[in-house]
Amino acid sequence: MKILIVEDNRELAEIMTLALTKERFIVENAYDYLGAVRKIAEYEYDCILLDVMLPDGSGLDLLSELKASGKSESVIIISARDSIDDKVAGLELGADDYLAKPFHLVELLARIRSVVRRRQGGVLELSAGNITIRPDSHSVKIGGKQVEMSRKEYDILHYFVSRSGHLIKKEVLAEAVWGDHIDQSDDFDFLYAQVKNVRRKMAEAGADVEIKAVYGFGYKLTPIA
Amino acid sequence: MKILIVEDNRELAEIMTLALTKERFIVENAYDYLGAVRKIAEYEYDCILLDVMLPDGSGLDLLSELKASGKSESVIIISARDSIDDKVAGLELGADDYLAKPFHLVELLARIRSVVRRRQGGVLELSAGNITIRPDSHSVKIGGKQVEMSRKEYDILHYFVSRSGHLIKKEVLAEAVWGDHIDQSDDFDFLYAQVKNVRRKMAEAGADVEIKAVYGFGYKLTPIA
DNA sequence: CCTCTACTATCAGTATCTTCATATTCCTAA
DNA sequence: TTAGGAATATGAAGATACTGATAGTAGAGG
Repeated sequence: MKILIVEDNRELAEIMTLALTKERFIVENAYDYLGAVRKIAEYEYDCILLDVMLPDGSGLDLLSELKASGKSESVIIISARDSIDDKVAGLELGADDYLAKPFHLVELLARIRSVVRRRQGGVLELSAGNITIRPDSHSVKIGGKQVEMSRKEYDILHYFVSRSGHLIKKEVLAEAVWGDHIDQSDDFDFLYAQVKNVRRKMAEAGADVEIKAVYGFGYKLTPIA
Repeated sequence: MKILIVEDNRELAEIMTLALTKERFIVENAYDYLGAVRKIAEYEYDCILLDVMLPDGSGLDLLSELKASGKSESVIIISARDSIDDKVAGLELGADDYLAKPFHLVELLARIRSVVRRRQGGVLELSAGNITIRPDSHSVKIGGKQVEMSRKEYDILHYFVSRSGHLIKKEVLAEAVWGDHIDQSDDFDFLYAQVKNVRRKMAEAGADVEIKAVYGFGYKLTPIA
């Protein structure tokens, strides 16, 4: 779950980052309008926390730009004052929720979870190439045919498909699938073994995408050459 | 019921540990400031017995750190001298009770029981995701709908929800739910069977959190991907 | 005391996961 | 271009976890 925090107050941004990281979200930061635009163009996020007042522009402008460009990211507007205007404007522009400063971290977490859940609920299935995943039933279809996957295999494939085409670091994948209890031993045998199984099943079922290794970083799901 | 004893006097710590263990509490020990910080960061306790004088720092500092970080553990301050200063400082920092050395074990037990009772009484309901538990009526709601749970199922779910997101070792869960019944046979079939039932009921009721297995350790309650 | 019922424990069979040893691939420096 | 080391891949084996069926147990009610 990847989240972009657009907030110029560094201290607050750091606190939020810490809290969200602890909850196992993947967090990135932007500190101004321009930085946010760059980040959004380059990566894909599940949720964007957007401060209204930025040093070089308004978060609301960024929001309307975002929505105009057809991006599907969920957005939670954060405003310094409990301004009805900001709230109304934000929600009209397509924001998913609104939060007034100061707020409790617990409240923030709850909003994010709610937004993300709503968003996922809307999506019946994920796909990449001829692979289709239904998160609700934990089922996988490749080329129209049902493929049985173990728990870990499913988690891994789900992660890849939901980030199809993006570079995925080993550490991040491990964290997402196994959780934060993995120690810092640089031994990823457990990951290799599972990735191998996923690849085998994908190949057997005739998938038209593959998990490519990126030496020194991790993996990437790409169409077969 | 898990208790952390922070006490550098090994002999005293051992006596307390014995007494509390006999009373069926789960007891862990830390012998200095640093060790306590580590323990507290890693695990969650229902009650912490905190000596003021530690070889590498003051228990009062540890207390304020604890409270500042929003931890919910109950704390009973233990001081070598019957110092009014320590008592006042401790209680002001948010300690739940104060006990001067030397003390009777009976007294210690009474204080712990009182603190724990107060603590449980204060919380009307626990929740994680769309699961809500009322400890007073032993009732469980998932997504707003009442779900019937047997005693063991309830105990397990309660334990998970009260420690949502934390890694829960099989041994600890077993100890918490079954008490002294578990022998040292490394057979956890009885636990698996119950966890299976809880999972089934959670899935049937449409919970948005799940009990994930952590190979070689135990479980973890996490939001569904 | 008996019966019924819901709960709990146990067992055996199966699936899954990690680990280890070993192989292969990839990158870099010379 | 090639040697050598690092990173990744593989197969097999043992450990761990899950499942469904079955049997035992306690409690309620007659």
